[in-house]
Amino acid sequence: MTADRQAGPVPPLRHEGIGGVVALLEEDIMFGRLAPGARLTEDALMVRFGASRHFIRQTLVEMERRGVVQRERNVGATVRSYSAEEVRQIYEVREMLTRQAMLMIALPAEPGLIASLDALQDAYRDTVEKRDLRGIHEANDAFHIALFDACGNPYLVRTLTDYMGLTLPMRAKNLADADGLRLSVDQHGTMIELLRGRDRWALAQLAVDHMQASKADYLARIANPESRRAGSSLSSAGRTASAVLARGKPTREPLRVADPAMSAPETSSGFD
Amino acid sequence: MTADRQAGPVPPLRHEGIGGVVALLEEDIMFGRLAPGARLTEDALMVRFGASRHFIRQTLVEMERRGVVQRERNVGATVRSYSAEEVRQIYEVREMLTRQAMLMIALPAEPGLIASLDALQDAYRDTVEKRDLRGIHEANDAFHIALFDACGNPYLVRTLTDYMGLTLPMRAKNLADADGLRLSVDQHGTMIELLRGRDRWALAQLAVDHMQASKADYLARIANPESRRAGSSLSSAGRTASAVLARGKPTREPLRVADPAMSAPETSSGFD
DNA sequence: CCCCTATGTTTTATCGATAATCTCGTGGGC
DNA sequence: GCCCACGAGATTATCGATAAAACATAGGGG
Repeated sequence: MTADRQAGPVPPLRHEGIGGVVALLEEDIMFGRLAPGARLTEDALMVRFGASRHFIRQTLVEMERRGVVQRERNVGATVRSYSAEEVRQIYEVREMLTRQAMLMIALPAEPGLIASLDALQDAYRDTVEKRDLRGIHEANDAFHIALFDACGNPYLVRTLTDYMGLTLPMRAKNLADADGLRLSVDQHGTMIELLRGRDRWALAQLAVDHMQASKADYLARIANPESRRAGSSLSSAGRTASAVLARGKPTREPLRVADPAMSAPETSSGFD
Repeated sequence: MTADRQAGPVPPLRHEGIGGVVALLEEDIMFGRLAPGARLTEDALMVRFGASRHFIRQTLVEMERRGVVQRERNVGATVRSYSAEEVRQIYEVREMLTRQAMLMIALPAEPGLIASLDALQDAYRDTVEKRDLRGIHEANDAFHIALFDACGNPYLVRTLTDYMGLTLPMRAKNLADADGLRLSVDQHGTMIELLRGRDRWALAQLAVDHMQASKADYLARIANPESRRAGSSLSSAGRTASAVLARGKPTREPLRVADPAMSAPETSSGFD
C-alpha cells in the first residue's frame, strides 16, 4: 500500500485504500460514466487504480455487498441494473424505513440537531451553487444521514443508509438538474422548519415525497431507454443504450471509462 | 478447494466452501459453544476446518457483514456481543420490519402459500419432537422466511433475514426450552389460521409478539450475567461469564471450542 | 449449410510465503 | 518502587504466482 499509485484519473484523489476505490467507482456509476451492465474486470481496475488484485477484489466484494455491483462466480463483476419492478420494491422499503425513522424523532427537535442540520444545509447550498457534482451528492447524503440519525436508532440508520446506497444509481442523473436541486434545497429547508414544530406526520410525509422525483425519473428513463444521455460518448463504447440496460449475460468487453472531466448532463427534474 | 478436508469435528459436515464454515460457526455461537467475546483467530480456524487462510478470512468478512462477528484491523475477530440497548434497538427495527411485511400480505392468503407453510410447520414440529437443535433452528427460520416471502417484496425479505441473523445469538438458548418450543409451534399454527382470515393487524401483531420471548430472555440473561450456562465448561476457558460478556478490548486467548456433542442447556422460556 | 466439439484466450479463484502491525513481557533508568 | 522503552512472540495484512473455470473461436463431421 505504500506502493506508488501513479497519477489517478481524478485530480484530487483523496481517500486511500479500499474505501477510496469504492467511492471512486461509485461516483463513476452515479455520474453515468459506468453504465449499468458494464463489466468490471479485475485486471482493468488494477491498472486503473494501480492497486493489487487483492485490493480490487475486496473492493468488488464490498460493492457487491452494497448492491451496486453484481458478481457471478468465475465470470466477474458488472455494474448492476435494476428493473422497474425492483426499483419499486427498493423504494417501497426505503420509503417505509424513512417514514418510520422520521416518525421516531421527538418532535420539537432539540436545538443542537437543528443547528447542525442548518450547517449541513448551508454546505449543501454551497455545493449546489458551485455545481460541484461530487460535493452535491456528499452534502445531500450527509444532510439526510444526520436527519435520520435523530431517530435515535443506529441500526435503523444503517439499514436506511444501505438503501440509500442501493438507490445510488437511480439518483445519478438528478445531480445536475437545476430545478430539481432547487426543489431539493427547499424541501430540506422545510424539513428543518417542521423539526421546530410538532407535526410528525407532515415531516414523515415530506421526507417520503422528497425521494419521489428521482424514483419517477429513473422509472421513466428505463421505460424508454433511448433517453438522451449527455456525456455518453465514451461510456460503454459502441453499445446502444438499450443494450447497456439489457440485463442478459454481459458480453465480454474491455472496461472503458469516460473522460474524467465529464460535461454535466442536463436532464429532467427530480432529486433526493 | 479440492484439497483434503480431514475429518471435521461435526459428523455430517454437509455444506462445503465458505458458506459451510459460516454456518458451522454460527451454530457454535448460537448454541453457546462460542461465547460472546471469544476470539476467532485465523490460524485456529484454519486448523479446525482444514481450510486455507484465504477461506477463513473470507468467512470472517462475511460473518462481520452479518453482524455476528466483530473485526478490528490488525487485531482480529471476536464473537460480537450486544448490550441491552443495542438489543432493544435491533429488535425495534426487526419488529417494525416484521409488522410491515405481515401487513403487506394480501389476506385471504392463497392456498398455495398456506399449503407450503403447513408443510414447513409439519417439518418444524418433527424437528422439535426429535430435539434436533440444528434442525429446529433451520426449520423455524424456513417457516418465517416463507411467511415473510408472501409479502411480495424480496428486498424487504432480505433485510428482514439480515435482522434475523443479527438476532441469532439472542435466540440461542431458546432452542432447547420445551415450553418455549410448544408456544412457538402453537403460534405458527395460529399464524396459518390467521392467513385464512382477513385480520391483517392480528397477524402482524402475532408475528411481533412471537419474538418477544427471546428478546426478553436475552435481556434478562445479560442483566445478570452469572446465569447458569449448561455446557460452559470449555468455552472461553477460565473466564467468568461477566468477563466473557464484557465488551472491552479482548484479551488474547487461544480459540477454544466446546465439545461438539453438547448437552442441551435447559433454560427459561421464550422462543422465536 | 448447420451443429457439435476441440482448443486457445481471457478472467477469476486459490494458495503459500513474506511483510507489517499489534500485544505483552522484560529490563534498565529515575 | 514505578515508569518508560525495547524486544520477542503472535496475528493479521498484503503480495505474486499458479490453478481452475468459463467464454469465444475455429475446425470437422453430419
